[in-house]
Parts: sequence; C-alpha cells; structure tokens
Amino acid sequence: MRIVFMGTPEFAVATLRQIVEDGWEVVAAYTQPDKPKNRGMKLIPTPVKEYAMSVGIPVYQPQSCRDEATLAQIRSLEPDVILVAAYGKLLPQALLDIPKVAILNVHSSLLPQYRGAAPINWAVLNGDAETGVTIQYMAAELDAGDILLTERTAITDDEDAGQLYDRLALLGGKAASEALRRLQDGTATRTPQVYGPQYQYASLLSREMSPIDWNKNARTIVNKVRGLIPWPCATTDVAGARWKVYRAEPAEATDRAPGTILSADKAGIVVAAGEGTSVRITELQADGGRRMAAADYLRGHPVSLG
RNA sequence: CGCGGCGUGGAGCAGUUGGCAGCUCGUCGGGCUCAUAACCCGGAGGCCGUAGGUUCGAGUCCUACCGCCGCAA
Repeated sequence: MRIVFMGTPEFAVATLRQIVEDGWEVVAAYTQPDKPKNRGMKLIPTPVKEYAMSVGIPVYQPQSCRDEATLAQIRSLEPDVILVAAYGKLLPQALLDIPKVAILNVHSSLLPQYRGAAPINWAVLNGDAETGVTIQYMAAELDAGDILLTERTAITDDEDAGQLYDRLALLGGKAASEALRRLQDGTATRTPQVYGPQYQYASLLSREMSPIDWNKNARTIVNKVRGLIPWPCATTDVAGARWKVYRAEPAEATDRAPGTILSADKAGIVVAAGEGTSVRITELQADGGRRMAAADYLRGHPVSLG
C-alpha cells in the first residue's frame, strides 16, 4: 500500500518511525511549514521533517491543505492510505476523499472521550486512571470519525503528562501499524462513535491555567502539576518569586490555612491546601534558573515558613 | 538582528561605589549521643564560562564568543 503520512511534533514521529521500521511504503510526509521559534526566532524544522529527511522520505510543507494545488499534489501521489498523527491543521473533505482505501488518524485518547487538541493533558488533569489511543477513520468533524481500533493503558498516580505523551506516542505507532495491517488483510472493522454529554472536550491548554489555587485539595493540585507538563506548567508565586512546579505529591493532613508553607527541607516544600490536605513540592524551577529538586533550590533560596 | 534573565568549590546561591573569594548543603577527619537526616570542632576542594581590552590592581567595568533559562511561538 502506498501511504502518505501527515504529522508534525514528536508524537507524530513515533508513528512515522514505527510504520517505516515495520516496512510500510511511505511515499511522502506532510508537515507544518518551518516557523520562527525559540530564542532568536530561528526557523526550526518540525520533528517529522527532520526524521523524514533522515530516512529519505520526500517532505512537503504546504501553507494550506485547502488550495487546489496542494490537493492535486497529494492526488498525484496516489495514496492508498493517508495516515494523520497530530498534523496540526483541520483537513478539508476534499482531502479526506483522496485515498483509495482510507484516511486514518492516531488520536491519543479513548474516543469519544477527549476529542480535541490536548487529550493527554486532560486525562491527567482529571486524574483518570486509564487512557489510550484510538485509530479513527477521519471525518470532517474533528475527532468524530468511526473507530478502527483502540489500545488502552493505565495512568499511574505519579506519572506526568510528558511521560504519558511519550508512552502514548509509542502505543500510537504500534496501533497505527496494526491498523494498516488490518486494512491490508481486509479485517479492519469500523465502529461509529456514540457521542454524548458525558464526554469532555479536550481544549487547548493555555497559560491562564497555570496558577495553582491552594484552596483546592491536594489531589486536584497534584493532578494540575502532572497534567500541565511540559507546558504551560503549574505555577505559584512565593515571596516575590514565581515557581514553575514540575513535581509534587500529596502530603500529610493539616488544619493550617491553604497556601501556608508548613515546612521546607530536604524532603521538599510542603504547602497547605484545601480540605485539610497539603502538597509536597519536590521539583521546581524559578525565574531564570533551571529545573531542580526542591532541596537544591532551598540551599540558595531560604524559604520562610508561614 | 524579536524581548529579557543567568554562568562563582560537588549542589544551590551571595559578592556592596573595582582592593585578600563568602554563605547554606554535601564531602573528609574528630567529638557528643542508646541513637539520628540532630548538635559541636576541624579540614579538603575555586584558572569566578572562554578570549581579548581598560587599570597599579578586575568575580566586579568594556568588547566578542560559547553555554543555560524564561517570554514569545
């Protein structure tokens, strides 16, 4: 089968790498145009572009997938399957109609739960015990396509969204490869999503979500810390400094007012939270500094209790 | 040329208008203790990111470069 791949970040690279290594014929890779990023606003190639070029797959970076020139170009590749993983743009119906066999998408949640841009983060933010990946036949409506297969995986209490991202990326790659195999074998099934109000939409994260509300209970706060990794990260302002909190865990019960610093030592910085709970911050990053253990931070930055 | 912060013993930081390089932790040795991540005494460990410049004298001022971080994306 001739496969056209579409994807952009590291998550997509995992899928592309998996199908390449499994021997599927990838005739082209579509990815977002290079954009000015990072300090100095240098033009940075996308992870998919870098990987595709390293294995000799032709790379295309159209500004839009809606113009006729781009559509014609994809048609000329005569794909049996288009495989999409975190491409970053909505695809028009005209594009969905191109492949002879199917257009599939790797989505990092158990659809129909968490349709949208940030499914991995929301699963952790909500403290879910389980998530997974879904291979769907793409539909015009975002993440509403029929399901080809799902793979489930447990989320542990102390796993952050960044770690889960890496795991789901690998799982997604394997699932995608399996889906291609089923398409080729003729054993692929097709199950419509049954959507309802019980399902949450996983909207894009924003910096406004960062500040920690210490009136919330410890579990909720810890989930926020885990869920907002690696961006935008949970933050809190302490004694004139702003901390990005990278790792935290629920600590002992307390009757002190939420936001009160109960202790600051080698074990971490314990802050009172809501409902009589408290949170131990064990890893953080202050302005201008690098990410470090709370114990390291305290050596050069005395933190007063209260 | 997008904006800004920072590079100082193993770790995290301070270093005032240029004038002997400090603090907390760790580490090593000794002491106290039933005991300890506690406490006391003592020691080792720094080309102050790199290369130039100004100066009697530079961690500190000037220039370039390297590296790290945040914003912005």
